Amino acid sequence: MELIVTEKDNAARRIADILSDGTADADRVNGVNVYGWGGKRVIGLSGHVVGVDFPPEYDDWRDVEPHELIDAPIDTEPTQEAIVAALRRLSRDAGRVIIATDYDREGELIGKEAFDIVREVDEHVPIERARFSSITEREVTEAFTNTGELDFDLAAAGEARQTVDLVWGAALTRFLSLSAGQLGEDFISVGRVQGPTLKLLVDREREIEAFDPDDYWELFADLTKEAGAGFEAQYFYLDEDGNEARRIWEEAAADDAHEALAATESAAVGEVNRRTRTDDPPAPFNTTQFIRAASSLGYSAQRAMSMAEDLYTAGYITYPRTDNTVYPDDLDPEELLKSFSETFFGESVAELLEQDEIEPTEGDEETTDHPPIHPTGEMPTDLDDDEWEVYELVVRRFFATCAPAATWEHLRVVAGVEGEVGLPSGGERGLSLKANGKRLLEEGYHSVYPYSSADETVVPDVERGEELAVSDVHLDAKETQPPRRYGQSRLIETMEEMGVGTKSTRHNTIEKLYDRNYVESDPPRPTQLARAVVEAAEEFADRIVSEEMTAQLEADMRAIAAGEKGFQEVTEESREMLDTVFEELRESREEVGDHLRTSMKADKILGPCPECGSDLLVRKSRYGSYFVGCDGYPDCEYTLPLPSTGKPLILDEECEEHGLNHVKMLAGRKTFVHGCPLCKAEEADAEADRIIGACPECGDEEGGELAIKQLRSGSRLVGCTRYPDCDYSLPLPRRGEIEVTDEECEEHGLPHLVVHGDDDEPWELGCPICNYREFQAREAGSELETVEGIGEKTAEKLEEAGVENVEGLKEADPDDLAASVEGVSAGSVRDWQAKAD
DNA sequence: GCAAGGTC
Repeated sequence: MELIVTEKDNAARRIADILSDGTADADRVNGVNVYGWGGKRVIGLSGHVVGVDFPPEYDDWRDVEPHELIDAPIDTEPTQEAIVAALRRLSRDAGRVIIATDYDREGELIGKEAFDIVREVDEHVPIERARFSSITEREVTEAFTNTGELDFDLAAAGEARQTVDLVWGAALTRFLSLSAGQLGEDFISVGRVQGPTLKLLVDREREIEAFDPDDYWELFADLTKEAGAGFEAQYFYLDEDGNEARRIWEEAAADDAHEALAATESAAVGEVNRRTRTDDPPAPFNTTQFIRAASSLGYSAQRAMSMAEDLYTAGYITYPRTDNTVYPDDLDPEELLKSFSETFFGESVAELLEQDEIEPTEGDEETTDHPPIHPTGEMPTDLDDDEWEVYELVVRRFFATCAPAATWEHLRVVAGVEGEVGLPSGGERGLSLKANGKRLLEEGYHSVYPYSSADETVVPDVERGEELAVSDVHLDAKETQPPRRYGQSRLIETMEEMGVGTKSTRHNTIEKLYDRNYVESDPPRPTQLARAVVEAAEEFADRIVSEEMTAQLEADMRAIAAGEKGFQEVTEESREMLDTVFEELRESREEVGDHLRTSMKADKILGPCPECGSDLLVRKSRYGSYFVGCDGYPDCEYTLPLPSTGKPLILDEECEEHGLNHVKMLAGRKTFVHGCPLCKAEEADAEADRIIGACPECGDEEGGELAIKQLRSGSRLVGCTRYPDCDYSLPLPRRGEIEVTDEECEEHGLPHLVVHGDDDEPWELGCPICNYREFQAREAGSELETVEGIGEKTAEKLEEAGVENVEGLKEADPDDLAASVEGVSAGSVRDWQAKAD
């Protein structure tokens, strides 16, 4: 038997399909898909099926000094047991094995992992390597008729990366976590990729904080032709270097220019400049550019990738993890375009096919593993709105790469005002105003790709010497802005530029920074903890937060792949370097730990405790819920409740009355601003214990009364004042203010309640007892409907016949029930009973 | 319970 091993199941299926001419059957070995036909079997791995780690005796963080990890042995163990077992079993019957993993470094390593597994089973079976850049008939057939050898040097380069990453990452992560006493799930991590990524964010935050804004002014006026067409123009001058400048840095100069312009009635056109510019269509999508485009539609990097993976698995788009921006030779763009002719995209396609020749754009990067992301031509039928939006983006991007360039006409108009005024540039005569317009001459790719801006700025045609009326002169006071925070997609682009992370991992790395409490909110903003980690690293282990480490590792890996260096040499050098790092680090353990701890606390501080003046902190209870507690605990037991939904985020905004920061509760779409927790608690107290009537349970004998109560957990209810002796209670909605009205329930004698939500219209809850009864009735009515085949009408009939719930249905005699309920047969009752189990 | 890299 001939065994083919691919990197993933999807590739296995497609390769089997091509090589067998569609005759391959799917089978399962040990729960893993295997495709077979005439003496051949294809199995897909799931990326790496083995992983590296330290032996179990190094598992306890407290028992092992972090630096001991530097020279600890490293084991390779299966991480995907089922797949490894299936591969072993298939290897026993294999007379020839072909490794057909992805054609890149990591693919070579994955292939080597499969090689080792096969070799354990059979020392002699020939193992070959097939290499192809895309899974198409031509490439795959060619690759399998001309197989080669596995490239062990290239695989060793990947192994070196694994070792270096594990040793540095694990040793330093353990050191930081131990120094700060963070051993639970809130450990403090660093690594070759997350380090520089975090530093990028921290550095930008430092710039923002250090930023000192400058005031400046900009001067505008409307210029109007005699015929009535007008446009806005801006004042400019020539600065010391002779460059055109629009910002005026001195107020006096700004006022002078403003006055002079305001006193003018007309300006003469001095210069009219027209230029035609071509605007080339974009390059094909790689992962990063796809994420960037999807993020402008409002999707996070993680969400965009997850949708792309679903579209890929469903067969609608090609593999979404790629650096490639050049379509492979065997992609026939015209053919692919035509496959959309009879679809929603028909009009766009017809337009594109009018071109004499279709020559797709190319990006700078050409790789051998996967093509750029493009639609497969298979039309989806089952997408939700978000998925469709992302799918359409991929389709239209492909269209855009096959579309002609757009052309713009740029128009520049300069108009002058005569006069003798003190000007910012120093006493020059006259004032100049300019306007830039642009007009789309040929729409080009914009007609099929609406995601890129094709906005025009209209400046009417004017001629040299023409007099224009000056009106609406206004001076805008502005100030220079600090640099902006990185958004997720910009961060991914920057990581790519630095060569940090890969197409498959960058978005996960960002997610990891959120998990580790290094960043909050979106765009990601670094916490104090993140700063402390970066500061500690900068002082003692600069490599781990510098892009240099990756650059060096890449160079070493290239050397290993080229046979110039060995795995041992590279990993030894790296271990020695880490050893030097630890020499200093070990002495500073306490100092580093203190700094980390203080910073972690700073991330949780809300403001002063009203009882003892220590810091109030956001804390997490043993049960996982959040609350506000005092740093002076156990001496001070002051606490405040927080809502039970979501994770608290401390905002910059501060409560004027209590000096506490406002809190926002992050809960996906249910995210809301809670505000000052002390104000909220006071409001709740004011609202609490509003007596609304006698307790129906104990009011007569014990005099218990019903009150609206606010619980510490944040929830509310109507409860008896004699609690816990009497635990009568009625539920209330979680959100909104509750108003007690004068209207009274005739049956229960309680006042009607009205709920005022944050943004919804107020709604009448009515008598809380009636409200709860209705709720119970609805719940009871719906239980029978949970059984497949029972609708609302049938449920009602069954209830009338005395079947109260599912339990009752199961106990009922089918024949009796059929006899007493019209339109119900004993057979269907038995069906329901079977389904109810 | 550490990293980063595959894949789901």
